[in-house]
Amino acid sequence: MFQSKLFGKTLRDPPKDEQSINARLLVQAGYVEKLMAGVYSFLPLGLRVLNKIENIIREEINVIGGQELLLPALHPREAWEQTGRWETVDDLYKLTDSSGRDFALGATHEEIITPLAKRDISSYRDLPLALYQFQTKFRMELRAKSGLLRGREFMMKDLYSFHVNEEDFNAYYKKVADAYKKIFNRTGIGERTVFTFASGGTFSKYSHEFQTLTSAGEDTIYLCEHCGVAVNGEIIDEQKVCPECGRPKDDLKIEKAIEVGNIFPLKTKFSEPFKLTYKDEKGEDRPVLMGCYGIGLGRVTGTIVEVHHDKEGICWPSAVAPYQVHLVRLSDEPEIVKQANALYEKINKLGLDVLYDDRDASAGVKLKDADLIGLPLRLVVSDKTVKDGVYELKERMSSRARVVKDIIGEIDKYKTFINQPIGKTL
RNA sequence: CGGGGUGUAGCGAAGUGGUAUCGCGCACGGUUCGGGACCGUGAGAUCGGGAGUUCAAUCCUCCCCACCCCGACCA
Repeated sequence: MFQSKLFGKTLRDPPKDEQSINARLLVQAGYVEKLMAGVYSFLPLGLRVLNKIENIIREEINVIGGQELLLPALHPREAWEQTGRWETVDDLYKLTDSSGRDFALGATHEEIITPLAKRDISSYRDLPLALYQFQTKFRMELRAKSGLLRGREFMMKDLYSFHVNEEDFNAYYKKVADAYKKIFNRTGIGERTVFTFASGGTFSKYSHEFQTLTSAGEDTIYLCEHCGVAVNGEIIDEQKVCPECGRPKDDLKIEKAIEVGNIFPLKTKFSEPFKLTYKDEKGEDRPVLMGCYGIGLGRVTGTIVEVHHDKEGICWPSAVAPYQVHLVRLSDEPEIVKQANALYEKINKLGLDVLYDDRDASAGVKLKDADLIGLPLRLVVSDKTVKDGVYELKERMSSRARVVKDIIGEIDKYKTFINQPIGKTL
């Protein structure tokens, strides 16, 4: 991609109406643009990040047998009345059309997926089943905040699973938890993301969250450094000890964290109102057990920025960076342009995504922008490098640039480094 | 929804009871070219919205809206 053509120019200053690190950097670097509080447009760079995250999630959920589909965002009132949630869920956006009919914008999709599942579930032979989608969710947040971390409209992966009994459900629940670990490892926040016990609502003792440790987080969790699991502050009064090892609350470390994913046993909470049942081997009707599992893509994007940045800008982990390589040309001399163009073609041929800064701007501007945008690998082509017959290479995370002769060899090495396995424990 | 703060050009800011200034960015010309270069010329604003006070309001008063932060809320 030629940077001179890229929609989403960098800004000299961060916007004054954003305080959070993630929004300041993502807006300044041209990844997103705020339409209103809690609602952001994703510009080309931002969408590429979102798509990378989406694909990682898709790959890992496919590995555990999830089947992707797409449900509507516009829901009939009747679906939500069926579960009584039309009245009780107060962050539901409700609207009425000109004929007086009521609708809700989907805040979550149990009310849609459960009746849909009835279409094909009638026997124990049809189970287990796992369906998921990537969909925009709408929630009437009274106070949207923290940039991409708490929005009113956001892209979410939501997975729903259907089972004949507890054992089967529990086994799958565990599988999803493992898939989530891989997802967060691959997106670069794994080492700071902890499995957290949270409120299970009316039916289950617990639900579980994946909480990423950072001061930008709005949740308070109690981390057991011995087991590496945590307890959400919302249940610490009932759950006074580490659920894994029994260490008392006072031995747990209080941390701020962002909930990047959650997994939730639904038992028969939705299958009952929608009469989602199956016939067992004896021909008797039994309720289907369900689970739901969510990951907010925008929130993950914001979390990655909160975790991976420095004073100069974003430092994307390779797997989610919008482009792998930032090729920066520091001169408009014909010979330099020729060399830089040739290198751009070569890297593209190697199958790496390159953002090529071909703009007519000063070196300072280009280097500052490269740091701000935060691609993992920066290559500089200048009078200096061409004269010496070398290339300059710098990893965003490292403080020093290196000079190399065999640039293609270096990039090839880098390429194998960023190829991450799917569905394997990392 | 309670409390606090902020709204002036695309972005960041200054300012005044007499219709507005600066930097960046943008356009044109020239000089530059490894960490946000420089000179010249030029375009760009119904000063968040409404009402009121006044000869006159961007400025004073009231109401509203938006955004940020703290809190409450978060199926």
